[in-house]
Amino acid sequence: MKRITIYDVAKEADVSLATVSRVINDSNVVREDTRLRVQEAIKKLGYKPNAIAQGLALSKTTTVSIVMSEKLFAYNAKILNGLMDVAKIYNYNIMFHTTSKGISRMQDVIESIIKSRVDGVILFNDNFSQEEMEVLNDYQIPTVVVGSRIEDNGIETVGNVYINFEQLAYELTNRYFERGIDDISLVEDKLNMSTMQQLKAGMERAFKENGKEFTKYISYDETYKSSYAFLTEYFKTHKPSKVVVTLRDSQAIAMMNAGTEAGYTVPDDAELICVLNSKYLMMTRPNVSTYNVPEYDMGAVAMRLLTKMLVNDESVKNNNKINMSYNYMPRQTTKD
Amino acid sequence: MKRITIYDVAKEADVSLATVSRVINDSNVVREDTRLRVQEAIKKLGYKPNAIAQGLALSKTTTVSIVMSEKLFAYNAKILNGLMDVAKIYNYNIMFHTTSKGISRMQDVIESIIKSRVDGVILFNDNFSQEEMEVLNDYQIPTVVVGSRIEDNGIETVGNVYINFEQLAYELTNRYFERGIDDISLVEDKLNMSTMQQLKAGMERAFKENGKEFTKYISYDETYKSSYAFLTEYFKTHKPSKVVVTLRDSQAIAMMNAGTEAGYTVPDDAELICVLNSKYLMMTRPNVSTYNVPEYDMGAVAMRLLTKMLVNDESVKNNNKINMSYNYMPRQTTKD
DNA sequence: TTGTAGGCGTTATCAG
DNA sequence: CTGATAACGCCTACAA
Repeated sequence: MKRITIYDVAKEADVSLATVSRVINDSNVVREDTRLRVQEAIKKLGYKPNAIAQGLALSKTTTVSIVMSEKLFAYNAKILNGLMDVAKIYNYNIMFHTTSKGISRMQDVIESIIKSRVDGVILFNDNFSQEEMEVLNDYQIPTVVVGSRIEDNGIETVGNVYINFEQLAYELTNRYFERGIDDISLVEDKLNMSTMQQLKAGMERAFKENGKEFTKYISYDETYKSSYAFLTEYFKTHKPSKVVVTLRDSQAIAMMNAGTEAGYTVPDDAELICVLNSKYLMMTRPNVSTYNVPEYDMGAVAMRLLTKMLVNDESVKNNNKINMSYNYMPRQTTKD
Repeated sequence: MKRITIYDVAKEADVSLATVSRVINDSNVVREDTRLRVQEAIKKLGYKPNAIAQGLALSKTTTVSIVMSEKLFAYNAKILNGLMDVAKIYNYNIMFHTTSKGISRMQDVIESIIKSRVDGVILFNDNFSQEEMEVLNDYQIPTVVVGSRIEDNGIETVGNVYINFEQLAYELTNRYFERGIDDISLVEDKLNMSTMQQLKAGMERAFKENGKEFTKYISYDETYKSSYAFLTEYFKTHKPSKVVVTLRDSQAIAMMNAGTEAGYTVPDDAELICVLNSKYLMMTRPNVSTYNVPEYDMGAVAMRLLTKMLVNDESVKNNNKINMSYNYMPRQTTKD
C-alpha cells in the first residue's frame, strides 16, 4: 500500500490539493458537493494527513512532551492519567521521556525535546536543575512543572501546579505540638528530594517557631536495598519516634513491619503517617493514615494550564502558579 | 530568540546549507577545518536540527508509539522501563498513548498513530482487537505486542514478546494435582482479560487431562468497588478453595485480608499464589508466593525486536515471536 | 468557491 | 570537497 498523499486524494476527487486541504481542516468555504466528493475520495483511499508535514508547514506539532523520572513511574500513574485525558481532549499527542541516572540524563532529554519541536512540556518536579529549565526557556518552550513547588525564579514562562508540602508538614507538626508531642521523625525518600526538602523545611519551621529544633530527619544510604532492611537494622538500636512520617507507601509499610517485628505497636508506640496516598495503605492492618492529594486533578490542571499557555491565553499570563489543596485523612495508624 | 535554521548556520559559517547538513549527519567527506567552522557556528547560534523537517525529508521519524491501557499504567512500569531504556539506546523517541473506555478509544489512538507517521508501535496486550491490529498492518506499521501471547493470525509483520500464561497455569495446576489437591480457584482480573483467558485455558487443560472439570473461575461484577469488598462478601457464604490464584498483587492481598478476617488462615486453610510479582507481595505477612516474570527484559526485548523489524533485519523475519521464561517463587502463602 | 505558487527546514542527487 | 536544486507533504495567501 503506497503511502497516499493529499495529491492522490486531489486527483481522485478531481480537485486541487488546496481544496482537499480545506476539507481536511474544516474550512467552511468549500461547496457542499465538492466536500462530499473529497471526503469520499479520502475514505476510498484511506488517506490520513501526514502530521509531520503539517507540523512543518504550520511550525506547530500539537504534541507536548512529558518528562519524568523512570523510578517514579508507577507512583505518578494518576497524575499521568490526568495529563493524558486532558491532552486527549485537546488533541495533543504526547512525547514521553524518562530520566534515569545511567542511560538518559536530563540533558539528553532536553536535547531531544528541542529537536522534536514539541509545542510545550510537562516536567515532573524530580530531577532537573534550574539550569535545564532555563534552556527550555531560551528555546521558548512553554513549560509547566507538576508536583512540588518550584522556586520563584525570574522565568515567567513556566507554570507550576503543586502541593504545598512545606505547609503540609508545618501543619502536621503543629497538630502534634498541640497534643504535646514533639518526638517526630521524617523518613527520607531519595526518589524525590525536592519534595523531601520541602517537608523538612515545613517541620523545621514549626519546630523553630516553638523554640525547638527538628533533628530527626532519617536518611539512609543506598547500601540498604530497601527501607525495610534499613529500618529493621535501625530499630535494633533506636526506638521509633512517637510520630513517624514517610512520603510513600512502601516506606510506611516497611516502617510498620520493621517496627512491629521489633516489638513496637502502631499507633500506640508510634503513630504513622504516609504523606502520599495509595491503595496499598488500605491493605495493611491497621490502615495507614495519609493525605488526600488530588493527583488526577493535578495532571488535568497542569495539562489544561499548558494548553492555555500554548494559545497565549491572557488569563494565565500572571497566574500560572496553581496551588492544589490536600486534606488529612486519619485512619488507624494515628490517634487523632 | 528566533528559531534558527540550517540557513542561519550556513551563513554564519560561510558555507552552503548542504555542508551544514553534512556535518550534522557525520558525513565524512567534509574537510576538517570547514567542519570545525560549522560546528562552531552551530554552537554559537544554539542550533538544533528540526526533527520534523528531517522526518519529512527522510520519511522516517525515529519515533515509535507505545500504547497501553490507562488502568494498567502503574502495573506496567517495569516493562515500560525496559522499553524506554532500549529506545533511548537506539535514539528513538516515544509517543505515548493510553486507552480507556471513556475518553480515548483504541480507534482514535490508531488514527493518531497513523497520522504521526511513527516508525513502529508497541502494543500492550490488553484491549485491542484483531481488527485494529489489521489496520496497523494495512498501513505497514511494524508492530510488536508485549505481554501475553497473541493468536497466530496471518499477520506476520507483528512481533510478540510474551509469557506463556497458559502453560504457567497448566503447570501450576498439575503441581497441585500431584499433591492430591484439585480444589483450585482462579480470581478474575478484568483489567487484563486476555491474560485471564490464557490462565483459565491452562487450568482447564490440566483439569481435562485429568478427567476433571475446572469450575472455580471467580468473577465478580463492577458493582463491587474492589476485590476486597467482593471477597469479604463472598466468604460469608463460601469457604476459600485450598488454592487461590490471582493475577495481581492487590487481589492477592485482598484475598488474604478478607480470608483472614473471615477466620481462615493462609496457607493452612487456603494457599495463595499471585501470578504477577510486585514488591508489595513481600510487605504482607505472610509473604505471597508468586512467579518471577522478567518484566524489564520483556520491555527491552520487545523494543529491540521492533528496532530490528524497522531496519528489516532478516534474522527476525520468521522469528518474531519470543517466549520469555518465568519461574515459580514459593514464599510463605504456599506449602510447597 | 477553487486553483496556483511559495514556503516550512532538511536530505539527497548532481554538477562542478 | 562543496554548492545548487529538487524532493518530502502540507498550508495559505493571492489570483482567478
